[in-house]
Amino acid sequence: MQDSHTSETTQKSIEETIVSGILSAKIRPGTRLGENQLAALFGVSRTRVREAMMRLETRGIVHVSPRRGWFVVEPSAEDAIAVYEARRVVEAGLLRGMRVLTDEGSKALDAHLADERNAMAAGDRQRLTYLMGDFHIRIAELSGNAIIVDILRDLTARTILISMLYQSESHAAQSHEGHCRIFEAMRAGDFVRAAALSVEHLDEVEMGLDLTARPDPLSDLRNSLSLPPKTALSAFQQSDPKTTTSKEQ
Amino acid sequence: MQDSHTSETTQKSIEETIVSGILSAKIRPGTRLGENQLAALFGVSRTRVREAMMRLETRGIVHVSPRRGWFVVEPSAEDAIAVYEARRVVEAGLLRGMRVLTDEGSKALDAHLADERNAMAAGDRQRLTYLMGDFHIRIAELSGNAIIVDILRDLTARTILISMLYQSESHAAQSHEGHCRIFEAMRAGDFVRAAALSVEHLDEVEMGLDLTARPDPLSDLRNSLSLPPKTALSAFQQSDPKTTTSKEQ
DNA sequence: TGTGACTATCTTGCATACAAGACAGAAAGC
DNA sequence: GCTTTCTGTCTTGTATGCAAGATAGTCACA
Repeated sequence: MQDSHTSETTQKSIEETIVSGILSAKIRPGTRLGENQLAALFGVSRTRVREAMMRLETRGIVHVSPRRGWFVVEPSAEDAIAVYEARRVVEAGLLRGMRVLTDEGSKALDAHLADERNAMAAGDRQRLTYLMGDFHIRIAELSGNAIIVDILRDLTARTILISMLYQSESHAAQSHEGHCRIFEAMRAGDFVRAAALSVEHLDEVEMGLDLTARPDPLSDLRNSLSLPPKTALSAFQQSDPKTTTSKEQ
Repeated sequence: MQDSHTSETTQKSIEETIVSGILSAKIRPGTRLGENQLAALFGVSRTRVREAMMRLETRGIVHVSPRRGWFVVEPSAEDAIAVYEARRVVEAGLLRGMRVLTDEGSKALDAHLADERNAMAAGDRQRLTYLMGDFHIRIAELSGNAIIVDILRDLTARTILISMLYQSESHAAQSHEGHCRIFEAMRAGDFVRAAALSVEHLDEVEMGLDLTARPDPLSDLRNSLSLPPKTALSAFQQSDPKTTTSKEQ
């Protein structure tokens, strides 16, 4: 029962662990999140697990199938379009409203882009996935507005799930260049252009998806059949570089 | 006291009841939301109430003071600034990205503005508050993007809480005119101008606040002292047919 | 009179028990 | 052989019980 060798994990950590697992593409869409298994993993009772699941559900990251279980969302094609649209709205609105790029901000983005290059060179796909999403969160952080950061973080998590479902090949290099162009415009103080570039960038990524590829082939059926939950959970319990495929965006 | 003739209320309704109570200014910031009281009101156990509270917490509408209770948030001056900024970002981004205003959209907004005028004429302040916030949600609904609608609904709820804290007098007429101008620009197909007007409008409203007025004078103390929870709860227990209908589509 | 400590009560935090439903696999009937 | 039904197991849904902390009121005492 309570062989909780694991944690001491405090309150938020179930939620945060799952989100960051998604952000780094260690947890795939459709992954089953059993209450009992999570409870055992984190050394708490189901109550706390359920609380975390409910929070994640309101953040659009998890959904529940009644009496069947909790699953990481598998966004439909329509969902995917809506998520990208929401990101365009928020990110363009953010950049366009930006007035200055501070020195620290510039340094932070510069360092981030260097990280992207390093991860590309090293072929570290999980880290690359994480960084490609994180770039946009970093920009939000420049605004100092925690509300926008939260919104974009959740949208980014969904974006990554989408790319795992619909993106066949990685376009990391292309994305990186998009990021560089946005940064250039920001550094030049041309935030209107940065906003336009951001929209373009998101369009590019969205266009790189094959939204017809997967009309969601009876996912309910898949969920109940294919998943060995042990595997799914261990995927983010300890990171396994090989088995988890990563897509950028 | 425990006249739980109320409910049959299904799952979501605790959450929705509270949110719509805020949207129509029937629940004030700082209102205590006792788990036991809500459980009695809705005829369920504390478990379900807690779930609703957790969800509302992640939506930024409620917060918990450990072992003291749940309270409707009382946004600080900094929070207020952040909320308005987030709204400018989202709403401007939304309008600027909009391409067409459909006939139904035009009709819906037109009808809404008529509602605003009627409420002003009737002096129905609660309904007016609701409508003033709902205008922006209606615009989001035009986009057909549920994600953006949800984001703006929660931001609007917080906006209303902010106005209850920091806005001494109503500027309904001014707001209404702002809405009309935005609608005009939209109808003319000039969404860039609509976006600019929207930013202006939000600036105006924000400027109408007295953010120094209330440096949050020991809210913890206030919470525990002043509230007769009975009153606060009954404020949204009895539903007022006119003001609560307010459909979601 | 004023101040400090103590206790009674009320609150949430968390775990657990049990109910209800869904699913998988075996058994039975055709 | 194929289909149908039944049953055992596993899952979440919900309520409840108890612990821990916070608050308010009271009482003792200087």
